[in-house]
Amino acid sequence: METDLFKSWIARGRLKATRQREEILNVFFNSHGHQNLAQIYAQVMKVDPKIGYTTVYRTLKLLTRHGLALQRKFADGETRYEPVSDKSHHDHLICLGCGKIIEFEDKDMEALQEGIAERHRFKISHHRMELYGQCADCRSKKKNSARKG
Amino acid sequence: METDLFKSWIARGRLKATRQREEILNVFFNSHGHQNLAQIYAQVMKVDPKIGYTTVYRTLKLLTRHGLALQRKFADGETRYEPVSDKSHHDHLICLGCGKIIEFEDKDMEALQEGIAERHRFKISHHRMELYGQCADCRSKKKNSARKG
DNA sequence: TTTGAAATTGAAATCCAATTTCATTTTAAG
DNA sequence: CTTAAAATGAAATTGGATTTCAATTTCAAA
Ligand SMILES: [Mn+2]
Ligand SMILES: [Mn+2]
Ligand SMILES: [Zn+2]
Ligand SMILES: [Zn+2]
Repeated sequence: METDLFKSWIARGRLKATRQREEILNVFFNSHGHQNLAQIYAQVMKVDPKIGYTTVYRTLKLLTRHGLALQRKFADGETRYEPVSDKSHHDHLICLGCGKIIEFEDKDMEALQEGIAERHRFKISHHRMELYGQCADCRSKKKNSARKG
Repeated sequence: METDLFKSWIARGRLKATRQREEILNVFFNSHGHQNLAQIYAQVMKVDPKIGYTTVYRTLKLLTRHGLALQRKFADGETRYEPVSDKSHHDHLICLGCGKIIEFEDKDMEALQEGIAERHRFKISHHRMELYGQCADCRSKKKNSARKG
């Protein structure tokens, strides 16, 4: 369990320690990430069916405000959350075939972005970068069905 | 007026030529771009107050389907539309201070994206790339107020 | 330990942009 | 012209996000 994380979050946020918050945090930090609220809520329900959707909603919002969660909105329009761990910033490859989300980081990319911004005398605070297409699995599946068909 | 564009759109889409569609298209292609539906509707109203919001909505959706408009969703969550002209693909710098949207294109960036995708055996169909921060104007304003305060 | 103000919870209500419905009007093919 | 299909627009609906509010819980102070 993420006991330390929970305690430090509660302390730093001057929040009250509740069973609900601890359970939601545990579920969230043990999930795969990139889940929407309904999915997180469903997982929370398994642990404790009495916790309300509203509380999950508010807790994720709090976690986001305090930097422990990131809200992501990819092109499908769904609002997803991912836990923020010690691993650094990353961007995403998103498969339009199977929905798989692959994370990557690329220093050259970030440097290039800074260069572009400078040319426009623009100071970047953050960015969004997503690559949409077909993953390796979906590409080979498509190739096979084309061969058969 | 974009008479030719209108005619070819109607023809290619096997649509019916209506006053509403022509007026909406004209307003849209003479706008600055990156406008939401309410803003486009407001402009259409000035030309012809009888046109319904629903028709503007449906027309923009049609234009999007036919490749004459692009729907953009930046981080503020608003749905915006921009006319697709002959100019090629571009990405955006978005000022968090004043909302200004600057367009840019960068061949190196696109090449780098291809490289990243290849490394993951991923085939890109399109991407989204937005840089958020402060534009030149907002930066100098901030500097001035800091000097005074 | 008891107390009580403030914070939290959760069901229900509200919000609001996106989308659909449907009666009426318009288009364009024949 | 005639007429079926398409388009329009006001109104209704949808669905996720957010707020409300009465009841419950936390926790610091007594
Ligand atoms: Mn991620
Ligand atoms: Mn643009
Ligand atoms: Zn895939
Ligand atoms: Zn600015």
